[in-house]
Amino acid sequence: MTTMRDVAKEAGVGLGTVSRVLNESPLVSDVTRQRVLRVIKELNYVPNQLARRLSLGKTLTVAAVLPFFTRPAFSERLNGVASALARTHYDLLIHNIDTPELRRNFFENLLPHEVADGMLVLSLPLFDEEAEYLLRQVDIPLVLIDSSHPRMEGEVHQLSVDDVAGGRLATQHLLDLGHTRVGFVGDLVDNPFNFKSSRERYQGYCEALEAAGIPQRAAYYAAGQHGRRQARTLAKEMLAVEERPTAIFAASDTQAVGVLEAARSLNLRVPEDLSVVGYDDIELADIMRLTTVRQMLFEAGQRSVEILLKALKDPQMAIVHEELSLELVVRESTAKPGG
Amino acid sequence: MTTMRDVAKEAGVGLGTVSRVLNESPLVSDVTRQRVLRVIKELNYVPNQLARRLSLGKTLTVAAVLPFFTRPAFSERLNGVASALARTHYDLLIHNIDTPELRRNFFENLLPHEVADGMLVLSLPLFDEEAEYLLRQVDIPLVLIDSSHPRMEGEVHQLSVDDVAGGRLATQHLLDLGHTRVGFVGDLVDNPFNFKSSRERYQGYCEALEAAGIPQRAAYYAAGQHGRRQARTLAKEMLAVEERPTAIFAASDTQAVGVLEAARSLNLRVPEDLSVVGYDDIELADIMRLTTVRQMLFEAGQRSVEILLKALKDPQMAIVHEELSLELVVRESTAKPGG
DNA sequence: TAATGTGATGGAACCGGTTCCACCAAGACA
DNA sequence: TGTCTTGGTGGAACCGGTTCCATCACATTA
Repeated sequence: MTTMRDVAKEAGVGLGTVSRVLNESPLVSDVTRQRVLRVIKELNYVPNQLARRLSLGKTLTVAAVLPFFTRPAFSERLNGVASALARTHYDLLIHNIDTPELRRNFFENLLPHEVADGMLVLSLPLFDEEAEYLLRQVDIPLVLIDSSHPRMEGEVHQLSVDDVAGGRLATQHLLDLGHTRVGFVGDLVDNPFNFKSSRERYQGYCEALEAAGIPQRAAYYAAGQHGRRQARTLAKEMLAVEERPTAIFAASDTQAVGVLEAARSLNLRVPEDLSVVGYDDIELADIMRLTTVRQMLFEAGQRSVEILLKALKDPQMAIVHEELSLELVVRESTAKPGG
Repeated sequence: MTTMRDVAKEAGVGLGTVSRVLNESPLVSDVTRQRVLRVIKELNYVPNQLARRLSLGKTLTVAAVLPFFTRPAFSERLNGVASALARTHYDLLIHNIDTPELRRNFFENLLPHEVADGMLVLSLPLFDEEAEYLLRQVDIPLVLIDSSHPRMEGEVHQLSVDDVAGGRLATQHLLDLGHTRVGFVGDLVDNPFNFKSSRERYQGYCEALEAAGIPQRAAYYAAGQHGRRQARTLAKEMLAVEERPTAIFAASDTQAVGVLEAARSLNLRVPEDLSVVGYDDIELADIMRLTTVRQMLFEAGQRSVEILLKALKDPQMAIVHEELSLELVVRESTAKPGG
């Protein structure tokens, strides 16, 4: 492997001069520059990135931390990130967190500045210690996407989602159609990943019911591990009660599909016998003709990179906190009670 | 930032000793080790990865190159890769290639050894120049997954898929059920990404028909850009012909779902009026109760990492070439003609 | 007692870039 | 002619680890 010193010797110049040529410094005479460039070509010299990084103290890499990156809602955000980054000279390093151990390990052992110049935290609602860790230990620009925590308010860049509003939006749609017996299927409130979007969407659901003067019923609430099958089981039970709900709001499209399957297995027609609303608007929602709440997943990923790049250029940059927009997408899984 | 030298000074030992403690060399007395460890904790010292990498001449990173990593079939493989890698101390660097420009750029400008210790190429059938490039320029261990090329035979590690056999498997299933009018919906033969799985699955389809003595019909073949909507359009046309097929084999589950949608829009019942077979067995296939050919996507990702890690440990290792297994999964989208 | 072996240790040299300071020659100016 | 600039240049020092060799204390063996 040829190094800068080889080039310097061969060209009969000093180390600094070669470096200056490579970094396009104006402080090199044209003759010298040409000679150095010729030798570089002759020797097939390519600078060693590792050394460059050590010396500069930069990694030229952006790290993305996120759980379960194969879940469509998460991977779509990641896709936006990758797409925006592809246009730059930054590499993308991925930390997929899908067990509590990996998560702990990540927050205890990683010193991000050695591995990345900037970091994106996606869909990972933070525990208190994690928020503290990020604030205290992480000295590189940071953007949180859908991973808020009270402590981070005004401290780091954020793109946040108002899940309460989303829950209200979905539920209100069902109420507007005339439903009064509305069920909810979501994630466990206590889960090892601290996911709270389901909880907040549920809160929006409660607020909408309350505003409409409709009392909640315990039998209309079901929570389990995230997943289609689990949602199907829960929905089956819920639809077996005496006075079954005529509509169900599921905390994600994946779970909504579970609800659709439950309905099918009970010979309930959708939307005539049961209306179903999901959340996220992943491709599956379109396939299943599911009414849902659309999040701008891909765009959020892109936007987060924009912010990060700006922060990398200008470390003094003012903290950005943007709210991502939501939109109700009405398809064929919802209708008036009875069709 | 505290460095190794700080630790050495504070603990009253030499540089080498600190390094030995960190690397768990047995050549340190217990007393010294304890003292060094205590100082490390006191000073909150964490080794600088960049320096470590430069000094070792390693990047401690594995690069994965793949197209469209949000497509379920691709992301599931990637998931296997990430999961296997999470148990090691290697980082995962992702190069998502979703335009021909990015692809060209990748193969022209990247010098992999500076950015990764090993490289995985997933689902990226190589062009001739690319194969040459990989052979000539890439000096780190390499594993190709579903990305074969004649030139690479016996030269680099490979996990390959026999798409011809898969196509035969799917088609034979339909023939066994008694279908004689079997259509095919797949990708364009000429596509900028050189994807050829669709082409090969089609070849398997042809072979199965031929073996059964059934002539092919031009009206039963349709190809378009990959995607659900495109497949739906193609299938609608195919199902509108005089003597429409009673079964369709689609080159992927995504396309098969497009076929299902086409059937629905034409009021054809599945499987009574039309049998449909997909390919890949992504989650969607289960949701849609689709008969399909299962590839071990996640396992392939994991396996490729295993091979790569072994190759990293032992550069002399013999070239591995494994064939991934296939399996027909029969669900509810196929039946005898007429049900 | 002397020779030999062994485990533990310190630290210089190295990885391959960047940065910064010292220096020089040549032109400007008094 | 002497002094001051200044563009161009060389190379030491540095980034923070790892590696390897020299050294030393102490135990073992002849």
